[in-house]
Amino acid sequence: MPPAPWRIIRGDALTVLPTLPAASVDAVITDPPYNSGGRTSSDRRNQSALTKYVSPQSRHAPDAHALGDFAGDNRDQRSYTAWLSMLLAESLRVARIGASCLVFSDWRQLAATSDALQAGGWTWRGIIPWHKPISRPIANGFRQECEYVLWGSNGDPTKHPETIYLPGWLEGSQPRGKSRVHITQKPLDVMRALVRICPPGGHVLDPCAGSGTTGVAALAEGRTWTGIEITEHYANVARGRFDLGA
Amino acid sequence: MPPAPWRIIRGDALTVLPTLPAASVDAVITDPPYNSGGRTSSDRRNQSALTKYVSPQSRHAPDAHALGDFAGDNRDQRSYTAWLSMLLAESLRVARIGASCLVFSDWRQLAATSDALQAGGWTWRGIIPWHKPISRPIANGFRQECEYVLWGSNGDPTKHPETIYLPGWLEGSQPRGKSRVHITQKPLDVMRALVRICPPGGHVLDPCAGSGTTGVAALAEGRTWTGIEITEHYANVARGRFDLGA
DNA sequence: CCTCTCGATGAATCCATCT
DNA sequence: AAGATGGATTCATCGAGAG
Repeated sequence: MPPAPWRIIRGDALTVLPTLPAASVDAVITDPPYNSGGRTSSDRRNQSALTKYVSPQSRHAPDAHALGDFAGDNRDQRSYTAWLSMLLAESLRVARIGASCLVFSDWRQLAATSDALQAGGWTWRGIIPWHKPISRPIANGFRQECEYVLWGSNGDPTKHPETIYLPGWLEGSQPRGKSRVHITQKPLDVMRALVRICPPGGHVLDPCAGSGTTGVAALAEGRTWTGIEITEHYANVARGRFDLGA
Repeated sequence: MPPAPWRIIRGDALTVLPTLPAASVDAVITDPPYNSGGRTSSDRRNQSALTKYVSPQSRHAPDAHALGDFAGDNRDQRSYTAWLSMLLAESLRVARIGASCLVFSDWRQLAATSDALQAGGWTWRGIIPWHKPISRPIANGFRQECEYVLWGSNGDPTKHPETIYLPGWLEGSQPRGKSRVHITQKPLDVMRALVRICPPGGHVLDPCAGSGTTGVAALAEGRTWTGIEITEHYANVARGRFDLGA
């Protein structure tokens, strides 16, 4: 029997990563909690992600969606850089030479995330903006309608058996309705474009798996996947998405 | 006779800015030399901007455009941060309370530019990606097809008399053919969207004016403009664009 | 089946009020 | 007085339901 194409490990990434074998994955693709949002530094540290990122009318609506909260979104910026640097350094150990690393960030944490990527030992190779057409306007200012994917590599990136050319920007709206299972869920099309940086048949690691969209995308594109997720709730949600698909 | 709606001062920004009166402009919008490009730090420091940013076939074509070189593109990253911090700090002095500052950057210098913006005393407010549809694909990787505009403000941004809502994502190709007068010239539509952050009738300052597209956009949108340009060549090019329009 | 209208929403930000 | 809190604001997009 071949090894399962996907696997979810429930636990803290900084604890689980050291247990994985060195040089065993072909790409690291993850969406860490941004530790941003909120109005004051106190909000960022003390409020839950649900309160920070979901609008009051959604939370209080009669048919409010029952989305779980997520963990690890209460660090100040210095701790965020330190935590993410450690996570990415551990991920580098697990990555093969030539592997790519993709990390999501919002505009506030972009500089800190690029510091962490390089502090973790990855070579910085670029930024892929993700444009979200649904976003609030800002009075007398520029709408904040993008998030950013930072691209790094472990040495020179691996050449694919058949050369591919990937887009330099992505567009997509967050899933709505019953397909929405996470507060900050990424669109499947966006993740499918990103996992293609991993050579076909390769193995993708996501240390902050959430509801597992990276894994769904990886399998859809013919890659295999390991996810690490800290909350029991989302680890179960992710398992459910694969079991349904299988 | 009313004061001229535009003015170009030939000189080094760090020398000229201290001669301008404090709190006299409503927006600072500029595209500094990125000091980026090239694969090695040696390439970045020793090649000319023309060699780094214009492809060999364009430079050597029979009808090669007679683009001037530009100055100040040979700093290493640490010096770039220091230089830009000083330039932006001097610009802050010249800016009124509530003024906005917009600075172009490529992906390599984005973190350094956000550091310089904040070191210069501006409050960081966001990033507006500019998508350039014409760009080179990358084998086995993500195309780099965006540049970035960093947005800062001097305290809380001024409220416009009539509230405006500006886009968080810009699209436009660099001018080609005879309308192209500068190596890194920005599209007029992109600059017109950006100058609207300055309240109508207000005054825009560009300390690295180049061929003066910011000024052309400012006048088109009903703002006035002061540009500072270090090279005699581009100061003259810019003057020519206004004289033609007048 | 396709088009149209209606309504809900967003990793947000602003502002007056309160502690 | 600085920091925390609750409620209001905005529009492009998209899903649902009607015609």
